[in-house]
Amino acid sequence: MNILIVEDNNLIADSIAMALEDEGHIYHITNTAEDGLNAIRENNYDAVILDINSPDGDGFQFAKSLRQSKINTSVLVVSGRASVTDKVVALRSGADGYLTKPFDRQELIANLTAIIRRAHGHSDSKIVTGPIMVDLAKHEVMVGNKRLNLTSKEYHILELLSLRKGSTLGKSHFLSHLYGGIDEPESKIIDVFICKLRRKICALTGGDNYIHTVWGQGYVLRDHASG
Amino acid sequence: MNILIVEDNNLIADSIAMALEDEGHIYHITNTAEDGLNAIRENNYDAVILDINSPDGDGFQFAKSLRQSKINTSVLVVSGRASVTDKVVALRSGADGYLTKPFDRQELIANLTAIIRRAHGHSDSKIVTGPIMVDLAKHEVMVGNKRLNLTSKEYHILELLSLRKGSTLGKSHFLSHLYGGIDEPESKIIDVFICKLRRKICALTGGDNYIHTVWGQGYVLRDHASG
DNA sequence: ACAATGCTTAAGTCTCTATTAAGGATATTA
DNA sequence: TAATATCCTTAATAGAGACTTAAGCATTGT
Repeated sequence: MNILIVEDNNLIADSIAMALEDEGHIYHITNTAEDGLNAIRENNYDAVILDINSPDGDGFQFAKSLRQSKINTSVLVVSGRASVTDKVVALRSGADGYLTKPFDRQELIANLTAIIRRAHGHSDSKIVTGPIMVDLAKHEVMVGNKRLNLTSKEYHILELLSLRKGSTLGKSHFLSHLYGGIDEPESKIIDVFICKLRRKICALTGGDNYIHTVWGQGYVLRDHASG
Repeated sequence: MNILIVEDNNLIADSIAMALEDEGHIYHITNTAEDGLNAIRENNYDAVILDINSPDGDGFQFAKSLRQSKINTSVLVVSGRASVTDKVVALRSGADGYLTKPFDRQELIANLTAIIRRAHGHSDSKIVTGPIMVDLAKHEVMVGNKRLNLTSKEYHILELLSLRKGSTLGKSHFLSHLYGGIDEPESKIIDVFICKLRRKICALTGGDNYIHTVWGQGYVLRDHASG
């Protein structure tokens, strides 16, 4: 996943960044809400982690601006202020989650995972497609009753496909969510990962393939296998 | 769809063009409003994306000129000026949509799809014709409860038929919307695609054909099947 | 019947995708 | 640190699918 961190305190930003990195996410950091808004318009983020103590004023305005622009990127607000009203104001202005400092890594990751999941219309952290079950919380994939051993990149591609199952995702979509424009490899890399994913999945399904190719467009994950 | 981009800044024009390309649209670019007007008179565009900061004067005049010429091509105005009055002026002079820079891809595509849809009198992104449902947002077609597997060109032809269901569309109409005059193949290609479309649809309807031939004129999509 | 238009099939060309292998980068282990 | 294993990336080639053209037959209109 590709995450934007809006945080004026570099120490906190770095600690958040490390937690994200451990999860295999990629991220950008901006120090101000304004830079953050610009970054969002230029990149393809799955979520924004926003510290509402940011210096250049009203962090609450951030989510509002996003929604007014019809941008649906999820926003997780982190704040030192624990009051109920702050929380309500944040959520009313369009935030998807609210976390009070101090928080620990697991708490952050759990909240982040949850809002990304909800943003895609999944109420459960397990997404089932045919015999394939992707557990977003555990980063684990089961096929039937067997566990699928995937590398980080393989998992993330399957995760993206699962979150938007039924929609065709172009290679550039995978690239932006996997690499976020930094040292982005050639788009052919996606073919290679899809190939490896299919092979591993087919080994457990007995040959049924659930990752369909849409010629010239990209790939889709569907509930039924291709013939 | 065939889109005209009127934009003096080539960098912005290219980024818009790339977004359109990803959606399977074709496009032309002109650097001035004047060239744009000429292009519109010569070609068959589904929509115009117009930057009102164009150099040769008043971009607002553009939409007015179009309307005065009784040309109904949809116009999406993009502008750096966010003021409410600018927006009102643009819409009053005949624009169909207004977008403030900077904007992101999703925003642009969503607005563009919406104005094209509205221009054809459809309020929702699904057009139903008999058992055929074309989902403009997902680029997906269902026949009954099964999804139809179409190639890019096949889909676009069915989309054009759906958008103007009940009207007869000539082969040259399809050609101009599919190819926009660039490397345009012979018009017989349309016969071939219609043939393939019918076969795929009939396979799911049990033989009912909803794409009717109007001899010497073109094709129509109707709610009832031909006998 | 004749001419014009449409339908269908088949074949060639082109573009995109699948697969494999090899080298480089990174992490792990001793 | 060196050795080892794992993963990522690139490149090359084979393969599949889509687009286009052309040809022959069928249909429609005069």
